[in-house]
Amino acid sequence: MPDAPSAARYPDRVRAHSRTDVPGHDGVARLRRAILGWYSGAHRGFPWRGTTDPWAVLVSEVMLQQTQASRVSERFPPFMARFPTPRAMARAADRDVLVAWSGLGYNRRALALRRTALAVEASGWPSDVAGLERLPGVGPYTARAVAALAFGQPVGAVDTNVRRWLVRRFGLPPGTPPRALQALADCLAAPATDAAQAADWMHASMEFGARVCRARAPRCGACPVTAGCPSRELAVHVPVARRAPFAGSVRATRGAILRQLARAPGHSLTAARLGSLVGGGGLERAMVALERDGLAHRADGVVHLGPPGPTATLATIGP
DNA sequence: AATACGGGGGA
DNA sequence: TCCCCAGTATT
Repeated sequence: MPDAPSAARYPDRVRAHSRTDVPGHDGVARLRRAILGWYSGAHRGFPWRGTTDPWAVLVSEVMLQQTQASRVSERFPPFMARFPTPRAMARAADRDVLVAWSGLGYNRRALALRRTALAVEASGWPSDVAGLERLPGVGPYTARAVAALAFGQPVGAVDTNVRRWLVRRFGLPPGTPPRALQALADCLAAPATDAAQAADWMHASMEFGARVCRARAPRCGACPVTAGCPSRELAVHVPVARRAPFAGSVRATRGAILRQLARAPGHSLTAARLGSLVGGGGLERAMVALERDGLAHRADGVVHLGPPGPTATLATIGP
């Protein structure tokens, strides 16, 4: 059974965790107006803004997973030119997608994106959050981003920016469960009057966290909702997940291998050549991991980008 | 609940 | 150096 609209669950769920009053109907309306007003005059222009094409929205959101918007803005347009539709990507090979993705990091995202392209070609777009979340590489955040930005549904998406400003503005403790944050975000999104405003609010909500309620030095002086904020001028720290050191890691070696393969003629290199280009230890371990993920494979002493054999195509995925 | 998964930007 | 970044899948 799909989730019921969570606005009804919002007050109790959030109030149970909040040090301050959670807004009622009027408070929500004021907050929305203030942030939407700020956004209309202050937002950055990104190449994925203003489209309601679900494919373009999905590609941008997958690229934006754990990747700064400023970086994605350079890579999104050429990538969309290369794969303008789910069909274009479905007809391509995994290897081609990996080449176009090279340098963006988290390369498994590229393979998941192509699997989603195949699913959409075969069955069309899911119409709701639950269906979107079943697509490969689409989790709670991305499903709601597509639902709001492409389909105009008034749902909230809790990314790192939104999470930070919700925690600060409502004085929530660090242990606030994701369910409560989602309920709060949905409540704030719910009053949208039309599809365009649902999309606007999602962009505004994230942009506000990224530009005003920033992680390091929040700009409380420029904040449109500073009145009543329990975190005003406190630069409340909202921790993000810790990550292992990157230098010298298997991840670093994996990345170096894929970068070399993407750049190489024919997107393949002899194992010996690859060893000299990448160097360092842990190459075998990284290769095993890459093969497991279908990001590279070996045959007759040659390393190739992408999975072995004929990859799934439109023709092989069945009726 | 912990890990694995890239790579770059900014202080 | 350290922290952060429009998260997701797997164990």
